Order: sequence, then structure tokens, then C-alpha cells
Amino acid sequence: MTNLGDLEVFVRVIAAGSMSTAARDLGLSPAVVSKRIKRLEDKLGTRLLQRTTRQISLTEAGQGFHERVLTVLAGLEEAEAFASGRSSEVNGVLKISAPTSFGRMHIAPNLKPFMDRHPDLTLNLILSDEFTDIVGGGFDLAIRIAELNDSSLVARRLAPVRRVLCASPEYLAQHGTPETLEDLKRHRCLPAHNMDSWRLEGPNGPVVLRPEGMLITNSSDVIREAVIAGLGIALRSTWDIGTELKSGRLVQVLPQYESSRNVALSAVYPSRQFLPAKVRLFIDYLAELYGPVPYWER
Amino acid sequence: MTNLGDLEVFVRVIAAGSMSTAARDLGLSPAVVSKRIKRLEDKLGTRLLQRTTRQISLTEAGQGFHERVLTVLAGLEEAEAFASGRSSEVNGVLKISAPTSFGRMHIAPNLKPFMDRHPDLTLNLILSDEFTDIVGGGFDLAIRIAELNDSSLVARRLAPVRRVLCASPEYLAQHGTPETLEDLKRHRCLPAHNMDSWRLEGPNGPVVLRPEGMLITNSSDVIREAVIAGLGIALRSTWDIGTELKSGRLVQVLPQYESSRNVALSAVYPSRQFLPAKVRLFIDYLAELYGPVPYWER
DNA sequence: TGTAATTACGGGATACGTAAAGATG
DNA sequence: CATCTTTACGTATCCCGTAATTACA
Repeated sequence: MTNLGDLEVFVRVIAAGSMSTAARDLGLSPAVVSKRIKRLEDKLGTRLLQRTTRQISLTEAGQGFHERVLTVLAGLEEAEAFASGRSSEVNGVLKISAPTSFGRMHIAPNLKPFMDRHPDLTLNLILSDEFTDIVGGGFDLAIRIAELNDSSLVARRLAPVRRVLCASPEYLAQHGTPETLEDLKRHRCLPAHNMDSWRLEGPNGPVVLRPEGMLITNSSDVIREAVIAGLGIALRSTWDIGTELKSGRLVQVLPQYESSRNVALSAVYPSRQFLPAKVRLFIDYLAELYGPVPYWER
Repeated sequence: MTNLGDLEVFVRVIAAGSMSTAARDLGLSPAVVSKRIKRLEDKLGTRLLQRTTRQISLTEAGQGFHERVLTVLAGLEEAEAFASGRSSEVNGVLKISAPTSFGRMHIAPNLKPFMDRHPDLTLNLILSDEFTDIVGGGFDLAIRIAELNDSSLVARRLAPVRRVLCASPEYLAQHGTPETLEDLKRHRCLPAHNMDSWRLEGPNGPVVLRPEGMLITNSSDVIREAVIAGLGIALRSTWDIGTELKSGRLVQVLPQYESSRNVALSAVYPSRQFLPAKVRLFIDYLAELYGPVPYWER
């Protein structure tokens, strides 16, 4: 029979990246950590960690085992919380992954009411534009803007994502306001690195533009600031430049055209039979906060 | 930290219905079983089992905890199987729930090829027309014919279910063959106890009939035998009377009408991130066996 | 050469079984 | 009153820490 402690030690070793530091974290001696990992491997008949004295790395089997053990431990935690009657109360840590810009602009500023409502909850909000492995990273939840593809995950749609063409009044005063798609070709365009072709939906159906970039960057924040600074015309999400459109620092151009990429803002989480209340509540909170017509659209 | 052994003891006690018998099953003394249950309850701060010296029963908390622990243990088993490289091999027990008639007619006779292909697999096929609690009953999989409603379960459609009106040639020779729905009212109809209104789809759209039953029974097998014996006209699923239709022991009446209840044959299983290979393989096997146009329809 | 993983060994906590007591149908 | 759960107690096992050993950067 597997020892549950061995599994927890295993998980901590992965998190810490080293047996010694995991031992310190757990208040154990390095000897027992080593022994427990070894015992786990002996029982499974597989090597989980490839290790030198200097570094450890997961084997392929260890990788898959780790992911599974994470969900098992999460499930156990949920079971205990349920039995202890703590399931209705919301506490512990809620670990969330989100895109950097969106997280900064539309999650972080709205956390207070949620945190006030659930004072025993600790939020761990990790912003990243890299691909994050939800299960492997131990995330309860990820906010995604792209379409989903991992079938072992469940996605709940939070809000529509609308992308529009926009520029600063200064830029338009200097270069003129384009009236047709044809006009765009004579303008300075600012495509983002992950959107080098603009798929637009207009009065005459879908069109695809491949704007020549005058500015190459991996940060969509840079693009946003560049548009505001009057460098050119960009295709931006309304959540990204809604404030600027409202204040007049940016104006929409060719408003009859919109991005036709059918993407949505989604909450993505591992498929579980018993979804922890804190996850469900946070998703509900965001869904209500943004609604079918988010505040940045109004 | 919870002891995994305590959880396994807990599950065995529920399965055995008594601490003493669970102790015997596990090769332990009753004393340790009692102590481990107590320790579990102390840790959770909840009473899981209501017990007299004569019988034990789950408390509400115990009920929910039990369901969750079952999935946790199943997940752990899957994780270990994966790491041990046994995940591709299929072994252990596959516990399936199915409706009695369908299980007898269309699952049991088709098991051999699957069992031959997976000799290390033990099948536990439980036939029942009562509602079966998949999670609480420890089922890997249930075959259902109704529509699904438990959102914590995943359903995969296996085959369409078509219901048609039918009678025996003897009955029709004696009473005549109905040509219109109106004619039906002058016939002896045999509604099943769970289908006392017949929702039919015909050339002029949907209609609802409430046939007067001449035979009251809780067994759809009785209805089937009664139709074959010439007692009247019944609305039966094609999987139920396909053989009889083909052999001529039954003939379809009013073939322009079919049941409009939008039901399907589905495989229902608990939502899990890592579905055990044996479950997936069995579902795949049934899906291929029945196909979009099942053999009983051909 | 310093840090990390592993191995060996002694002490202590923990888990087991036996046996007896208490409770219930 | 028979059977099941619970408690008490002695023993054996397992687990942890210390310290020495090996290996890698």
C-alpha cells in the first residue's frame, strides 16, 4: 500500500526542485526524503526522478505520475474539506494563471470584493503569457483568451472578446482617417507578434490583411502604448483599449470592421468530479463581473 | 496528514457493512479497524459512521466523503498504473451497470471478443433497472438509455434509440391492422409502466397518445413477451424487438409513426481527468459494436 | 571543494494483536 | 446471550535523525 506521505514528499521535491530544499521545507532530514522517493520508485518499479547530486529532473513516467498525483491530492483535500464541513466555507489557496495584460487590467483591480467576501482565501495569481501547464503547475484555474484544445480540461466562457481597429487622434490628424480597407495599406500598422494577419469581418464578409509591421515586439503592452503614442493603427481587443476609446485617447477606425477570430475569454480548469467551492465561486464571480456585455464594452 | 490506509479501511468497512467483517477481509483485528475509523473521524472532526454494536450506517458527511474517497483511490490507482507502465495493459476489475434487458440482450452476448482481447481484465456486470449511484456504487461505467441529468458525470452517446409500434401477426389477424392513429383506440395497447404516454412523431408532426393499459407490470420483459404472445400493440425499442421484427414474430404497425422521445443509448462515467484505459477501451468497443446504425436495426 | 544524494545505525514513535469491557438486537 | 464495537496494554515494526560516504559541478 502506497504511503500518502511519500506522494506529498514527491510533490514537494518537484516543487522545490531538490530533495534537500524539499526536506528543509518539510522539516525533515534529507535522508528521509531520499528514502521515501526511493521507496516510491521501488513500489512503482519505475524511476520517477533522474538525479545527479546537483540536479533532479522528472522522467517521462515521473512527469505523468506527478500530474496525476496532483489531482489525487487535490481531490483528497476536497474530500476532507467536505467531510469537515469546511466545503461551504472557502479557504486555502486558489492558484490562478492569467495573461499578463488582462490579469493586470481586469483581474487584479477587481479582486477586492471577492477577497473581502472570502477572507480565509489566499489568492495566488500568476501572470504569464507563456503556455502554462495547468495540471503540472498545480493551478486551480487559468484564464485564457485563445480557443481551447486540451480535452482533459473544462472551459467556461466568461465573456466575448471583440477586436477593433484603432489609432490615436494625433496619428489620424497627421495621416488622415482611412475610409476603406484599401486606405489601410497607406497607413502605418502595428500588428502584434502573435497576430501578424488580421482576419476581419466587414460589410462584404471576411477579409484577411497582412499588415507590414513597423514595430516588432513580443509584448502586446508595447503595441498598446505605441498606438496611444500615435505610431500607427492597431487591431486591439476592446478589453485592452476600452478605457482609451472612452476617454478619446484612441478612436476606432473603420468601425464597420471587426476581428473575425472567434475567440472568447474563458476560465479553464482540470476536469474534476468534485470541483472545489473556491474555484467555482471565483469563476462565478468573474462571469458575473464581466457578463455577456463586459464593462469595457459599455 | 491523513493515512491512506485509514481511507482504504473506511471504504472496506462501507463495502462490508461492518467493521468486523471488514477486519476479516483485510486480515486485521477488529480493534485496529475501529481505531483507524476513529482516527479518521477525529482528524476530520466529523462522525462518518453512525454505529450501534449491531449495524453501521453512513452519516451525511460520511456519504459524501465516501464518494469522494472512492474517486481519489481510483485516481491513485490509475496514477500508479501509469507510472508502473501498466497503463497500456488492461487489468483489474471493470465494474459496469446496465439495464437488465439491454444488458442481457446486447452486452452479455458480445462480451467474449472484448474479454479475449483483454484476458487480464475481470468484468463485473451488474444489471439493474433501479437507479444506480455510479460514484457511490463504485461503478467505472454505466450504460443508460434515458437522458442524462447528473452533471458530475460524462456521457458518451453509443447508439440511437428508436421506438416503434409493433404487434404479432396472430394479433393482427384477429383484430385487424390499424391504418391510422384513430384505429389504435379500438386496439388493445400495452404501455410499459414508465412510458404510459406514447409521444409519437408522424407525418403530421408530433402526437401524444395515452393508451389504456390492459396489463400492468414493472417488467418491460413481460410487455415484450406479451406482444409476442399476441396480447396487443406495444411501443418497443428496436433493440428490444429487432430480432422478432426480422424473424416475423412481430411486425411493425403504423410504420410512419415513431417515438419522438429523444433518447439515446449512452455510456455514462464519472468525470475524471485521467480516464482509466479499461473504461475507455470498453466504451470504444461498445461504440464500434453498435455503431451509428446498430445491428438490431439492420 | 562544497553541496547534494545515498547509506548505515540507533532511538523513539506508531501500529498491531490479544484480551477484556460495554452495548445492542 | 451472542455478536459487534470499543478500550487497555504489551510487543514489534517502522520511521526519523545523525553521521559517514559517495558523487557531481
